[in-house]
Amino acid sequence: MDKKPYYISTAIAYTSAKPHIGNTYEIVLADAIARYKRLTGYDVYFQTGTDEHGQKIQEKAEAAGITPQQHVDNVAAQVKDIWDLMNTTYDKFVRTTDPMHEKKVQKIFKKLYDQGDIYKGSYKGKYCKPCESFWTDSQLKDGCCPDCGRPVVDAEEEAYFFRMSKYADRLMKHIEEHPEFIQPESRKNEMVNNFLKPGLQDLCVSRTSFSWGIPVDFDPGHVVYVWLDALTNYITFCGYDPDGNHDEHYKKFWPADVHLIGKDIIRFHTIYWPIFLMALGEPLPKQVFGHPWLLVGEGKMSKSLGNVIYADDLVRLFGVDAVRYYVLHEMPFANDGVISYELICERINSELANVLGNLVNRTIAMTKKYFGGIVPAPADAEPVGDELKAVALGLPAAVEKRMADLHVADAIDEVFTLLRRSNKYIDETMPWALAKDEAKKGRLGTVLYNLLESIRFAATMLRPYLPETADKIFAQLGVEDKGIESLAAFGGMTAGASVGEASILFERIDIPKKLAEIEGEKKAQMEPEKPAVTFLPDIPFDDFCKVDMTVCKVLACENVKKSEKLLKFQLDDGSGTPRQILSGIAKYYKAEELVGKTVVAVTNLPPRKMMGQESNGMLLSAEKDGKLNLLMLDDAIEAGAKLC
RNA sequence: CGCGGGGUAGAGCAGUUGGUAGCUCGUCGGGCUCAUAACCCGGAGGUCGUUGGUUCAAGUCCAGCCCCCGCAACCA
Repeated sequence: MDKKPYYISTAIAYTSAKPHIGNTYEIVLADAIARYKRLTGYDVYFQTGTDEHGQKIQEKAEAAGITPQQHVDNVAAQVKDIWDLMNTTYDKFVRTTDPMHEKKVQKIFKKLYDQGDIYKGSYKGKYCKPCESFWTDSQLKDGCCPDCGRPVVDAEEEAYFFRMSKYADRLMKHIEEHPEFIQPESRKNEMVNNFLKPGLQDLCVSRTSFSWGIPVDFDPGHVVYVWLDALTNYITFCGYDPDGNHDEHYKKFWPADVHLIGKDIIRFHTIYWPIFLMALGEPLPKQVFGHPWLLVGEGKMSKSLGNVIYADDLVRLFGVDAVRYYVLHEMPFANDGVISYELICERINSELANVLGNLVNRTIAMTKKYFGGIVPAPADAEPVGDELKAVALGLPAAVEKRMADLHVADAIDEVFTLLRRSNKYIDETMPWALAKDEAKKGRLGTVLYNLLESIRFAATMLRPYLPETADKIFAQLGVEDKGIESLAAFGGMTAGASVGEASILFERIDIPKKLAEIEGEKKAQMEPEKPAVTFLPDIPFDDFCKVDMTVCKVLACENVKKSEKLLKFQLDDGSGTPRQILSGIAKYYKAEELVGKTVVAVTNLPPRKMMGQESNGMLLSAEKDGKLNLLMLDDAIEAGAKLC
């Protein structure tokens, strides 16, 4: 009988830098699901890979003095190493620089153009000549180029656009009729209310400002927008053919069952991607799951804050399965999870070492001690054993129920319920007491048999999450993993067979000691890595003189209604008329504490509206590593004084 | 009043159609000794954000308010 197909994908990783544990979480989650589906009889296709085009990558490569191809080759190799290190069983690792993919994307682009979904238009915006970049009004920093700070000019450029609006109603209908399409559900509302209901804008799907992308083959100078390039990976590598001669593989696996992605890219996967597919006449993926993020302490991981945690470091410190366990079990389904070295240690001790490891260890030890390592035959049963058996026999269904809606953490909990029940069973039956009475040998054998068998159940169901540990447990039990079918009845262990050697599955961690070690390592690593301070290109002195910086006294300052970032200042700039400036520093300062301070404003910028209010200039602040300080001068300096 | 999600024990969460408020970790006490100072049992700890309403009965339903998060907007 043909097995049912199941196609799961992760987002392809953007090759700008080495992935951290947050990125790694996604592949591990996908792997657990993929392994589980295989365990339960599906023919799984699990695709992952790297997204390798785009301006950022071109810039990174230039900064490093290598070609973009060299850069992405390096990073893709790093990504793959980490995926492999995490023991993930992807079927295909794709790269968007693959010539096959590039060719198909070009054809897709042409096809969409030919059928009128993509049209050539012009892109109006602000252009920065030295940077050769287009910016929208909202991207500008005080009316100037956000990259170099130089003035921009109005300009118009040819670009290709995709008619999103044409498909908006169909997409809306699809989302309404398929409530499971966007998960978790709260994300669905965000997409519908923020994008679909207000009306979709046509999407610009080509770029001319950089070259590291897939060229539009019928219009040199244009490259395909990275998202059109990246999203189509799900079909191009699966065997989709723009000309219609799809591979058997594609016919079998598309549409995908789940696209597993981070919550930050839900919009692309639940709006643009389905619409591209509609335009191509292909079915939509069955589900897009936007998983939450792993946070370090309160905030996101970021290099500048120095709080990045990498998977390879964790694996070195704790082992693969401990890391897999942590990310799979500690992540809530819809909310962001927290990771720290201390939390990992605590979990390892209280669950992996105490509940799981110790149970296996004590059971094997008793089998050795009381039966010379031979699996005893079950004999005298008692009701207490029936309860244990019931939990074991119910395990596959319990796990399935959780996995059906991707509640992986809860699925793992089900396995641990059996492990806890087993530990309790030992206390209830007191094998060491039975061992003292030769007449109770039969009863003792039953107890140990039930324990060994329960552990076999647990290990079988644990394999998708902790594959290496499952192997170790089976080795200690001295049997082969016969898969989920072998859990239909309680009694799979063969009496008379020998168990393997007992060994510690997870070493208990001396937490303060371990944390001290980690702290020491971190310090050693931090020293040589000085945070890079970058400088803009030199400018002529005349340009500097054009900036009019005036000393001002803060007359009044208040929060702008409904804005979390803006403060509204009334300033004495020496002219006699108060000057109003808005500044996005509300997060860092309270309005009242700034009144009376002496500050510096750039006073010759064009007026600019923010949240409906006019701002006439810009207050100078200094920023580093997420910390911001408003420039405040000696109060002896008079309002109206110029900086020179 | 832009849209949505949420506020339940020290922490993290579950609570189905309204009917005795639960789980994991931590903490305290007890038990046991096969085991990795582990395992098992028990206790303490909650006016379920707040105010009002419906009801014999509200964590659960309704209304107002406060706070947190996400999206959007906006931001040196």
